[in-house]
Amino acid sequence: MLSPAAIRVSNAGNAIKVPERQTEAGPVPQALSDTIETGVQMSFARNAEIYGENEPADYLYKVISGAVRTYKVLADGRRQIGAFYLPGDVFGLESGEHHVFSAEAVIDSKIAVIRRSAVMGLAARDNDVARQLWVLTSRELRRVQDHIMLLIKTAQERVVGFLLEMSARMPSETQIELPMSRQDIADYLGLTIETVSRTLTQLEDSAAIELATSRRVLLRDRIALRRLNG
Amino acid sequence: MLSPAAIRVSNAGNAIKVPERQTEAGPVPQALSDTIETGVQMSFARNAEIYGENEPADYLYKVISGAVRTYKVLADGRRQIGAFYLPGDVFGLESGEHHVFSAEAVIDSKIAVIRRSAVMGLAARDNDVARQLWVLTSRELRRVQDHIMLLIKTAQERVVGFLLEMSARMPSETQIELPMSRQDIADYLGLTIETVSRTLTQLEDSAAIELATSRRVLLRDRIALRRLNG
DNA sequence: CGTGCAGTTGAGCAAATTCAACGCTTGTGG
DNA sequence: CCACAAGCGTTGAATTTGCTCAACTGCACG
Repeated sequence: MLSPAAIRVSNAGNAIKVPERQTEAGPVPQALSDTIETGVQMSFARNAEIYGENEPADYLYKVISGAVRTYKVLADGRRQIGAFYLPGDVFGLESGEHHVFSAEAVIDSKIAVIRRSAVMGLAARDNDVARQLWVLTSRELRRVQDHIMLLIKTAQERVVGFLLEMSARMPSETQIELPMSRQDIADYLGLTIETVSRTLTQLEDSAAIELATSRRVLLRDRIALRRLNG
Repeated sequence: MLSPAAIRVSNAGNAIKVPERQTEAGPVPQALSDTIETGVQMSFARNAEIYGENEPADYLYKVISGAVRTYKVLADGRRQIGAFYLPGDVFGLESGEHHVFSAEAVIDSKIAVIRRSAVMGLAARDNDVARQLWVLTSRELRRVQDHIMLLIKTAQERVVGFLLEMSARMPSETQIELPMSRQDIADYLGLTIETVSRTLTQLEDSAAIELATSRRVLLRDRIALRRLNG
């Protein structure tokens, strides 16, 4: 049973209207990720919807700055966050023609956007692009599998796992700057905000972490954290 | 906290040694899945290991008959089953060079095997194969995402979700022949065998299903099941 | 200086786990 | 052919974990 987190703003009406832009021949960039970056950039305000579940998956996205969450809401309001994407991450890759998850900006964000058809067209001609498309999808698969391994653990292990995961994705060795709320974390971990909060203070009491502010976490004892990670 | 299900046989020593076989030119089959089927077939006894975690991912597999589970065991013995593969399903596709999960035969099974390098070589020359490789990976991604949505639900919803999922993959409309044990189901759903068992009898008591035998389930009231699915 | 949102903390409760016992089926050796 | 052990599944009772409901704090913003 999860948190009925349906009551939250979603500055919709920010529909995507990216000007058509032909991807020219020229020298093929080695990284598809870089190709996306050459696309149009858009700004999204905190909590603005980037795309919705079941919408046609016409674009690929790359976070330039800010943070993005993808999520799905069940009939009764329970929300599951599928992933957080940080600067440099590519998202929006999905199997079929339509998105399975919705995507929102966690905080004000700049996102590079590229037409899927452009990439696909490129992939059809260029084998290397096709391979990278596949590699990106595989990486996503791997990430989701890791997420599953998180979800079967105890509350403490989930929170610790989340902190270690975020830490690995952040520049600083010991400091984590969380762009997301406790509700976001809870919905990512399949817990309630209360349990997340309690677990964090408990970790602080045991000197494993320090909560500089509620959004800034200092990892004080990585050894202990790794031990608590299950 | 999950079941310490580490104590289970694993008829190893069934190392894969597939004879090299050049994939000839000829007309390109439209389905990669069919291509795999043209490969060498191997038999695996119940509980035999097909590949292990961290082994090089040199092959692609397709279930001809039987059933396969992929899984990962945590340090303390908790096991999470990532997926069940039934006849017709392709598995073994992974991002990197090494498997992230282990794979075992749930029951005696026949598996078609093909060298990954052969497929990749084919993909390098043939765009269509590359695309299908990507489609298969995307489909797997989708499946894992659905699995996550299962794992955040209540015990009853998970069990019902599992039954509906299996039902959709089986020939019969109303009857499910389960190849796997309660332990397997529990480890797939992130529950204990006791909870799975109790939930099934509870579903039977409410006339939603009927347990012909412990491995044969009859779906008596799909409407009720869909309602209980969350 | 209030109002509102995010986060924390506490008390009681519900769901699922743990521990334990038992029944049924299957296979095996005497 | 029977007896018995082993594996699988079910059921019961006690316990634990995380959730629900509720109150309260701190902080940002008007």
